[in-house]
Amino acid sequence: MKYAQEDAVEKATILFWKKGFQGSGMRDIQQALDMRPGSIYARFQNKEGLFKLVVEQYVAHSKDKLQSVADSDTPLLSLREFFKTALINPDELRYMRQCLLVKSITELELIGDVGKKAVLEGMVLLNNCFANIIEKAIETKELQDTTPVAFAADWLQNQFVGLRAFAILQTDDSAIEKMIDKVLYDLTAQWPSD
Amino acid sequence: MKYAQEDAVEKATILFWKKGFQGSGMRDIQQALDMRPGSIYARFQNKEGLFKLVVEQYVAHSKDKLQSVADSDTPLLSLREFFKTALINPDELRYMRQCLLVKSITELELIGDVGKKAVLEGMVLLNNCFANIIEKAIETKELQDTTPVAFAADWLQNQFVGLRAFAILQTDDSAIEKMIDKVLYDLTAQWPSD
DNA sequence: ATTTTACTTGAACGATCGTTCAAGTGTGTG
DNA sequence: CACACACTTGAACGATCGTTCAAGTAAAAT
Repeated sequence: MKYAQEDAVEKATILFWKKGFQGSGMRDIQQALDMRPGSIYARFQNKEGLFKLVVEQYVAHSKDKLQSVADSDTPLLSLREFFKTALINPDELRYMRQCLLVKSITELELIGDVGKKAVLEGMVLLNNCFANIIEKAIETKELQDTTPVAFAADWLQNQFVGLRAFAILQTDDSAIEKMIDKVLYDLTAQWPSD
Repeated sequence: MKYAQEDAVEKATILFWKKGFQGSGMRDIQQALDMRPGSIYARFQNKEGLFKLVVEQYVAHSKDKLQSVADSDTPLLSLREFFKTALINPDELRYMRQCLLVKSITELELIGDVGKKAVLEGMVLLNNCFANIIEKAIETKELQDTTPVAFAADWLQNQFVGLRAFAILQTDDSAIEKMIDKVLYDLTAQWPSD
């Protein structure tokens, strides 16, 4: 039964990712999960409860991917690959270019407290993952040890947000690659002092 | 009568900015504009027609501000000020930190063709404004003349998107200022060659 | 003075929203 | 064999959605 639950959450993820929280109606959800309303409410409490699980699973998945970047021998090279696979994908998966968390932030006012909390905590958690990558890159000498870790983590997360918004509108994949190169260049460059 | 129309569009802008297209119900709109449904439909055709006007007015306003940055004697210094005023504002105007266009892009699938077109054309138009600023900054020698104008314009627009997402979640204004400094530093830095 | 025009009102439309619930199904436990 | 339990179904709930429309008002055009 647990497998069926994860599978259902995965299907819901695709829907929320494409249409957002508000844009995904219970009838869309019923169709996507092939479940009747009673079953959904018995399992997930309500729409927001399902959304919370979706966000948590999304964050956990993202965390794993960022962690394996940090665990690489050359984290910065892995980071470039991570960016590429996240931002350049076939047309039918284009919706994935947008970050589910960032998309949710734009409609945060319309989501209840439970969902809101999951989204914000997810952002913090992924921020930590970015910080881990930077720390590891300093260890491997890919980054100068003067790099301000916390600030660079915020910055990197930002860059990812900007890149995803760019990639959503972009038809030319090579432009995205160039943009990724610029990010990685600026990451190794100088940082403003306090 | 024209004044009343602009005033109404302005009030609708605040609503759409805060709640998004989908999140703003016709009853919210009726209340915000202090107009009855019949009047709204007589004037604006429908919800999407009003949204289109909102987007167009927003873009025109943004264009003016970016143009005056480009017209400055020191466009890069003006750009920094523009970023600051756009991203750092009192709490009751916090909703403005998000870009209305970017927010709309996240729900583009749910907006009709008319509104979608207005949003996408707005993005292109503002992109041109960013390009103008960069060209002007090259003229004033604030930027190297090797700076790739079109690419840097895309990049700058991206940075703005990322910054706005950052600023929305940020409580510490000085962190935002530091982030702006980093953007302006990277703008003057080296660009990846083709 | 009369018609036209632009705009206004507010009740009401059908559709869709998130949610509830009585009733049923199948599996595991005592 | 009976009972509990987790899960299922689908009709139906009241609320809200975007929109329509007949009727009214005020000012401009004829």
